[in-house]
Amino acid sequence: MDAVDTHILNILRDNARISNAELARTVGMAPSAVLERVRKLERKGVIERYEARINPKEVGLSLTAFTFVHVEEGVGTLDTGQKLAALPEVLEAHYTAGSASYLLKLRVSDTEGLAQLLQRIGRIEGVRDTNSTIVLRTLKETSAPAVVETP
Amino acid sequence: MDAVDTHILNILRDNARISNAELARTVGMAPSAVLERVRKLERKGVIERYEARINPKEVGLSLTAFTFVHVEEGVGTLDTGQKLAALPEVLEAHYTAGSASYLLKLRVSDTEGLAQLLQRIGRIEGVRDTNSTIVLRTLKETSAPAVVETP
DNA sequence: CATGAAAGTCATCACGA
DNA sequence: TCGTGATGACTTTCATG
Repeated sequence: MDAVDTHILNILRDNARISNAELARTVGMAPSAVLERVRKLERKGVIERYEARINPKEVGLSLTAFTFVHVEEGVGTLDTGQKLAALPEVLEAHYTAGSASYLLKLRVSDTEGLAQLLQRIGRIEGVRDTNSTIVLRTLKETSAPAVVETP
Repeated sequence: MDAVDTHILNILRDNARISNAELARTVGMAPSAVLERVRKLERKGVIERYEARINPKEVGLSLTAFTFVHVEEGVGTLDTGQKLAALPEVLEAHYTAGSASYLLKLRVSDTEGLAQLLQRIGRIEGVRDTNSTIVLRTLKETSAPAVVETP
């Protein structure tokens, strides 16, 4: 992980569909050398995947919410998390510190969709209660900050 | 937005670096036609951008936290949000319902990094207090669910 | 690790249906 | 909107510094 690698990461982070040739020109190296670095970053798991960001409103998902899910502590806690994560409306599922809880990021069509989803969540085994925060406006939404060299 | 468009979106959502030729083969159309559809989806803003997902731990960001920031209500509320969103450690900034607050998704190196960031946040004009939840384990982290046809 | 050459593949455009 | 065909650019591999 040298300066060239971080440069490559920062470019791909913002523009995953750039051609390898242009990427090479930008970092000032031969395309073959750059391709090898990218492959290595992929193999090492530094680059997890390439994804297109889709405007949620354009595909009928106008409502974003964050929901804390309080689960009964014990053996089944992780199972409950897996079931929560398996729901398509759940974009993110984090197991958090504090009283055995999950924090979910949800995307649904509207408040009616949220109500139905919360009902479904409430019926999952191990779920005690939920506490939702509705997003009124999103000011920033990225997946990673600029990469800095880490020796 | 027909079935072909949603098919294209679902493919690019999971693999933004697929070649247009292969994309065309997958959806069963000529490359030129598919390219035109993709360009149109980009122009309409349905596809916002293409990004590489970088493993945060591999670049020295091992700690994820969600932080509610309580701000003083009034004229400067939005300004405060902009300042919060401008911090590189802030991956997401959402203005939420409930007592004038922002919800931030943060990524830092460790608890020391979090402490320093919270101090910086606390000094931003208009910020009253913060309330953080630390992520112990992330079970799922995507940017969008499978796209379904929306007429 | 990087380069440069070579072969196959692809992006892109004009045109006709 | 779509498919075809042409062309220049690109990807990918490999032999070699």
